[in-house]
Amino acid sequence: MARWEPNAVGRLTEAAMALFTERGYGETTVGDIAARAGLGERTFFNHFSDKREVLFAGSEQFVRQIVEAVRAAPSSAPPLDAVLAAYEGTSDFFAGRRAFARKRSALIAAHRELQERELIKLITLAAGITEVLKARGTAAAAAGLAAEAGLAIFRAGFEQWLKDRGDRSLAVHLRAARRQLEAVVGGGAPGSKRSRRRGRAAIAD
Amino acid sequence: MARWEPNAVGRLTEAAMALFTERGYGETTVGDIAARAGLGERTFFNHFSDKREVLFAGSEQFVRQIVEAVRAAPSSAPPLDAVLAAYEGTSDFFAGRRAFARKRSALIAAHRELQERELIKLITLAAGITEVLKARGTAAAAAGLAAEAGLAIFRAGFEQWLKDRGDRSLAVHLRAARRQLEAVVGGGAPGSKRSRRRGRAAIAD
DNA sequence: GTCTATAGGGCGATAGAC
DNA sequence: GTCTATCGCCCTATAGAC
Repeated sequence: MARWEPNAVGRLTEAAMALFTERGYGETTVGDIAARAGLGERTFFNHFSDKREVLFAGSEQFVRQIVEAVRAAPSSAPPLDAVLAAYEGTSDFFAGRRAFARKRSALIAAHRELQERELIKLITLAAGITEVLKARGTAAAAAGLAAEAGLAIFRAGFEQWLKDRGDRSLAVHLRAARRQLEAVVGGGAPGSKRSRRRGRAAIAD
Repeated sequence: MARWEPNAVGRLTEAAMALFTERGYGETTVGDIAARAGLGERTFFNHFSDKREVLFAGSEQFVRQIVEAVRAAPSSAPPLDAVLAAYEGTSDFFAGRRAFARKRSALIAAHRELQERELIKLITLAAGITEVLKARGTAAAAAGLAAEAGLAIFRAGFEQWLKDRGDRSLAVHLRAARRQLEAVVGGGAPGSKRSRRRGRAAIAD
């Protein structure tokens, strides 16, 4: 029998998800999490900078993947296309994880502290994307807006993907969300007659 | 001399801003803030649910104002127009507070914990706007995207307004940001030739 | 790993305002 | 008297320092 069971981070993460689900975030102490993972409280803080981070450490890989994908996009692609292609590239990754993603999202949605952490992770991602877009030659303001528009599309598309009772991919929902954003942003052009609904933007629920 | 000096909340807020600026957020304890305001530490928590909230409690009024303005918008207005008109309605309010807004923004930008709180306030605002838009008859997905697009525009426009060395109003910067978002979102339409830059979207720095 | 300061909640006492 | 702001002392958990 090994002195240390392997995969401390994984065990801590699993323990945290289970406990947060069972009794709630505020009712779970770091000590509880560590104990269920068979570790000491102090060890928890060796792996995670704070209690919230146990649910978000894994997302750093996601962030890197997205940023690199944007950097790798052909320089001819308009900024928003580059961003959305990067998000669509995660579709396969998420395909087999819908149940897990649902659980995690529900957990985050239920706890304000966790929402705060999620939001700052997403904004940090957007900031990273903005930098890459600027490096590709996009003007600063446009880069920032493309990154935030992409984020809005990702959030909307991801949410729809979570809700989807069928098995349409994340990519499909992202494209639908993009069309909806185009309709919303383009719909109120200067002096327009307000195109009520141009084409089928939505996927039926 | 009165037993209680008036305006405890105002004094606590002022003390907190001063101390956060002088020594930083992490180096300031709640006790420090309370002491500078001439109050006990426990009293601080009677007024603010946590340490961060001292910088954000005032923004609740802002949120209400925006949400009500969206609700009051003519039902004929497209959702994004309704949202942006609401934001533009705060232009006068901010006009005389640019110096304060700069200080506060710098403080928030410098401290991750404060950014987290700001982001969740903004997302809560977006959620409120989404609800009002839905009540006005906008489809759920479109309402959410209009609220988030509006938020992206507000963030970009507000940032430009802060940076502006002249005295152009927030409303002007919001309109510019909207044009930039239109260019970014509309620019990559299905099979388009990618209109590089249609018209003057940006304000010169 | 141990030790400690701070966040932040609960409760009750007090001292004003009315 | 009531109502409410303030404060004191209890506590635990977080998170950083050593």
